[in-house]
Amino acid sequence: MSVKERKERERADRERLIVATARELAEQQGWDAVTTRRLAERIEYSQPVLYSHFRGKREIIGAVALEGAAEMAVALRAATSAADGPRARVAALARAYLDFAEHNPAVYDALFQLDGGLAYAREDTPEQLKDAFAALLECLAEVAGDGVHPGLFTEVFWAALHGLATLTRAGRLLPEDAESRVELLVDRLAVI
Amino acid sequence: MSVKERKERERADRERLIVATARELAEQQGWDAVTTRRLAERIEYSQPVLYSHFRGKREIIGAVALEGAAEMAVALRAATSAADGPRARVAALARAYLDFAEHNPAVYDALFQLDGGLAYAREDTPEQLKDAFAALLECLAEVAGDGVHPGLFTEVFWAALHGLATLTRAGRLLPEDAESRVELLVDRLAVI
DNA sequence: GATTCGATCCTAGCATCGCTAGACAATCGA
DNA sequence: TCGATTGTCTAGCGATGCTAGGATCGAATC
Repeated sequence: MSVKERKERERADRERLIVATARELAEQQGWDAVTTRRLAERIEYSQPVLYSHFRGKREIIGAVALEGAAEMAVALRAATSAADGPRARVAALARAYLDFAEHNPAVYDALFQLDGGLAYAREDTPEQLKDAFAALLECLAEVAGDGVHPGLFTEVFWAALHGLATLTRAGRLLPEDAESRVELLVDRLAVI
Repeated sequence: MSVKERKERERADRERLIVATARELAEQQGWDAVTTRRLAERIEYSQPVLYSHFRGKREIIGAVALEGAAEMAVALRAATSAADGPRARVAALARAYLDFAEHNPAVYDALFQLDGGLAYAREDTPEQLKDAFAALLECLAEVAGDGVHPGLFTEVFWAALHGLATLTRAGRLLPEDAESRVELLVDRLAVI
């Protein structure tokens, strides 16, 4: 039995290696550079091995997205728990979100820009994604304002952050005023 | 001389045909389906003809984006001019923006998601793009609030709309609550 | 210890992609 | 009428995601 277990363990290791390598390559040179050939070469296996773990490139992107969602949730909770008062918490949340997007562009793309074949806003949505949204919700619920559904408020706030993140990174917004935009957004949207 | 003029006219016609066909194909089957081969076949010319008009596929996307920006500006101004009062104008603007994104997804992608090789937020930004932003600015300046730079306010409002548009279309937000989100966004961000 | 057999992995290849070189034909000016 | 220029097409390059089929290796059996 232990032989089988060892093989399964090695297989799981290799799968983690694939995801980590794909992420690394994407962060270094962008997702366009993550080709199945290059990825296979980096993990020192042939191409078809990738397809014994994942259905295709899309599923690999999805795996990176799930990993990233878990990390984002951790980062958001760490930022909010370190701040005092609703206003400071929301501001910290917004900055943490935008920081994550800025410092992990490939992961952010896998999560929200590319097609990773994941289900969103549904019952069968992966736990990692639900939890990342929950991390936003926990903080934002207390500033949603009377009579406003916390989930709806979180969606709007999140959309605004997502817009800022993507437009900035795509060069549509200049990064200089990023902090001013966050201030304005928090001041207006959050009800203290 | 008239022969030369006729040829130039025909060439310009063909260029418009390329852009229109690319847009049509993208709206029908998505940008992935817009390959140089398929596009060439639809305009009934060979592939290399495309490259005598555009540097590559990227520039074709850019041309569709510029066309779309001009249309969006028209749509936004039409919506705002038909509304009475600041609150109604901003709400109409937001709805018009999201409607445009919903009904012209391929054009919206060309504008804000794909790489069309265009310069944004710079001096050499094409007029169409500047004008589309101006259409937003014209309406939003009157609700930016005291001491808030209208340009900055417009960027934040725009980012929120962009976030709603992309997240909804990518299935990250359910379309049912779209109207509620717009109401919330306008109520909070706009200072009446 | 030899042999069978199944799992595992790789070589080679398919269709398609964006893009381009070079051949060919049509048109123009002399 | 004849070279030159312009315009267009055929054919092909390197790269992509993905897969079929054969080779190889290790575990279990005799």
